[in-house]
Amino acid sequence: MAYWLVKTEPADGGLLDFQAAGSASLVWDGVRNYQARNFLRAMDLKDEVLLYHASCAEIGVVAQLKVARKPYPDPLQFDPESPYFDASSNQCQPRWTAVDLALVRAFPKVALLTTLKRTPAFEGSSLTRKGSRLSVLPINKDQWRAVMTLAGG
DNA sequence: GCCAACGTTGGC
DNA sequence: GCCAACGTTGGC
Repeated sequence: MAYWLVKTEPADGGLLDFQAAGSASLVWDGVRNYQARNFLRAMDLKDEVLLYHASCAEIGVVAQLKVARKPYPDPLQFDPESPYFDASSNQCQPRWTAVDLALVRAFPKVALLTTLKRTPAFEGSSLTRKGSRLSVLPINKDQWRAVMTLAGG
């Protein structure tokens, strides 16, 4: 079993979107970075996922998610109308990957980035490193526990 | 709005 | 294959 963290802006696949979906899952698509894609491809149904809000007033981890569907080809790469369309991808060997994620629970508190930066478990993590643009990343058990504590979960 | 970080692109 | 230019991410 592995732990992951996925980043988003609150208005685009944020906590409100998951709460609106209820027990239904949301498609986590549009990832167009090879390192992040490789992490997506490594996701499994048993894995645990943290939801992170970026570029907003309260930057940090807001909820726990689960993997509702194993990695599959991101449909948007084949959609010419989509900004995520990739003309150089093809059906036989799709370049980009999506998963479906569903809300497990919103945390009582936001585990703020400012706090995580002072948390030893996150020292050297690409989450807290300045300028990191990685939007899907693995989390170790210590980091998971630290988030649980800070989030009041 | 600014700007640092950094991935990607394209000329050579 | 190098590297400058460019675009995007994301904290502040």
